[in-house]
Amino acid sequence: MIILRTLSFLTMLIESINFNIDRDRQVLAPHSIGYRIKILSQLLGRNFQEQLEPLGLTPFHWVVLCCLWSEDGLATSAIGDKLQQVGGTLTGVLDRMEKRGLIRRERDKSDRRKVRIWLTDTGKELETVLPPIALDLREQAMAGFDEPERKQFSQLIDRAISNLS
Amino acid sequence: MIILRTLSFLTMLIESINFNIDRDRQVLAPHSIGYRIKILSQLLGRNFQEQLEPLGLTPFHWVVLCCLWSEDGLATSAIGDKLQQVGGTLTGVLDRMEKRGLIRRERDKSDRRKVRIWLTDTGKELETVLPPIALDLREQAMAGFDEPERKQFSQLIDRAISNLS
DNA sequence: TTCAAATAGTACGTATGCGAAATAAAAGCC
DNA sequence: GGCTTTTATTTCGCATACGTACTATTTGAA
Repeated sequence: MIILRTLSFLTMLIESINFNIDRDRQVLAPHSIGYRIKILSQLLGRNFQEQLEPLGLTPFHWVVLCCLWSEDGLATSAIGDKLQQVGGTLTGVLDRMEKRGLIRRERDKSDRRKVRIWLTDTGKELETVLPPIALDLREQAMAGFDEPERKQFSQLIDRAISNLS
Repeated sequence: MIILRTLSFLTMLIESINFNIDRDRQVLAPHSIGYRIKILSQLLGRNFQEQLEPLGLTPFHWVVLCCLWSEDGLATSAIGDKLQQVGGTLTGVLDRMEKRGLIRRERDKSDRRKVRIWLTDTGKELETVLPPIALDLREQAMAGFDEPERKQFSQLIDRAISNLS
């Protein structure tokens, strides 16, 4: 009887240890889901940066250009809304994009608080160059994903974003 | 006959436009999968930062502490490997963690190139405080996800990471 | 109409993040 | 043993990212 009780106790102990190891792996970095999402985001960023560097561009330049290709002359705040980025971040990026000759700043005539951002010819021409690079990167990241998996991945990401917004 | 041909042409035109719109939404930020992953990562970071700020900590402090809780006295490079972060990034973080009194640096006796990182008592004590905060955040992000969805989300993230590593 | 509140943008300080160069120590090779 | 190569870490310059504070402008309410 004592032996049985000891065995039972040991079994419980081992189960408890395994349970804690599993729980820790799920919550604690670097195995937590949150940290792995961050790593995925970082890997995409590093890879994209590498491709854009020869062109003198950064991933942030790309996303601002995307906004302007779909609608030129957006205000700084409108770009911030689309990209879900705070204004302070954008100012520096727009500074560098202006210096790089991608965009042009212009005060709105009717509301002089606003600064409208316009593409230069250089900025417009990149629309034929950059999308294929982005497409390649997406294909690399999603290699081996079939269509239902891609759709589900996309939907799960959107649901998580929505949970946190 | 001419009318039929015209209708057919118009239908093709509309389909072609819709196709391009769909393709652009998939590739171009801010609707691209890559940018949405980045946004999810940023939202998690902002939210976590907000919770940690009253404690004088940052999300990066958290992930370094996680490594040290599971194995104290790791070398800087070992932490970098676990977290997939480059050395240059870690130096600054460890500087601030040392100043904050969370860790202690010590040259390895047998290999004086290595710097071993040891938890202080303050760093050890946080193991009872921080994991519940991280758990809450994960639950918030995955609210409404059933168990199969969580598992699939986790696996899809790992496959994408693996594709890019 | 005048002044308080709201809005748009910039400036600043701090904390990641990266790549490249510099430094120091250990390992390997002859 | 001396010399090159490799490894571990730091330093530096640049580019995000965030919150706060500040300026300029516009709107709205008394």
